[in-house]
Amino acid sequence: MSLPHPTADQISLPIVLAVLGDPTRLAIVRYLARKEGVPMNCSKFLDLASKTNLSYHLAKLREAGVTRSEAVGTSRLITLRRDDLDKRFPGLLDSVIAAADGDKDLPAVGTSEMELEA
Amino acid sequence: MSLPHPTADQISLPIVLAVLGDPTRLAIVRYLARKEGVPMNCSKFLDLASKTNLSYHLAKLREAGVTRSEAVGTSRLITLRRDDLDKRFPGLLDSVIAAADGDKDLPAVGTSEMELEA
DNA sequence: CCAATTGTTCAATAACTTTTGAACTAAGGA
DNA sequence: TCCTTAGTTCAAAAGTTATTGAACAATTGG
Repeated sequence: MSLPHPTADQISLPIVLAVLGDPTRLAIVRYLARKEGVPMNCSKFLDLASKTNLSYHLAKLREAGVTRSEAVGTSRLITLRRDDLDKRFPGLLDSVIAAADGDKDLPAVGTSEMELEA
Repeated sequence: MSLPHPTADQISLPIVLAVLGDPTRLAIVRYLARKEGVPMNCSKFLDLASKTNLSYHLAKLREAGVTRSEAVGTSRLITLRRDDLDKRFPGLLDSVIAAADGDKDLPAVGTSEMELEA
């Protein structure tokens, strides 16, 4: 790790909901869920927002306890904190992601790319 | 009815999440879920916020499609749109409410009153 | 009709959130 | 060492949301 993360029991429901209530951040979370196990670096999300703005949104996700970011060299490896979220708020993440997948108007990462296999 | 409500398919996930990501509104929704079937009027929520502020939050909930408000006399009968929410976002409302019920730091309506039976 | 009750609207303000660009740091490769 | 890559930080600007009080409207009971 390296950057400040809340512990599992510090994760707050209203903060998580508010953080997921932003289309850019929801797109990031959906992508992380779709590629679960494959740690991402920020460049994956550059089609959603500018580099600076991504830094802001990724910090929000991290501070809310939704993602974990660890510094590796000059990159950040970003993962979903699914274990902690599922323990704390059972079923929430799955229902949010399922709902987002059903909404074709939401922004999404890499919908045009040929990356059906990670 | 009387006030503007979105139709079920106009309900937007990020807007619902953002609206539920406010502790006052989350408390309202929890109370409506707990008293499901019993239409509420605004006065029930006066321990959460001022009358004016409640009017604001209840309008947000209504505009997001989370609640339905109908004018009856000088009151508003407020109900949860559980049917529409469950159809649109299966499991979401239940997991949010369950998560909120598990968090003792969240504001809540009528926790001190003897109203175990409606 | 009058007064009380219920809730809304409006304008102001306060408080946040999002977005931006420029400057920066830190690591890794040539 | 110098350059590039990856991402952060900062301050400013823009936009949005929350909170307040005063004034308003509509319904109901006396």
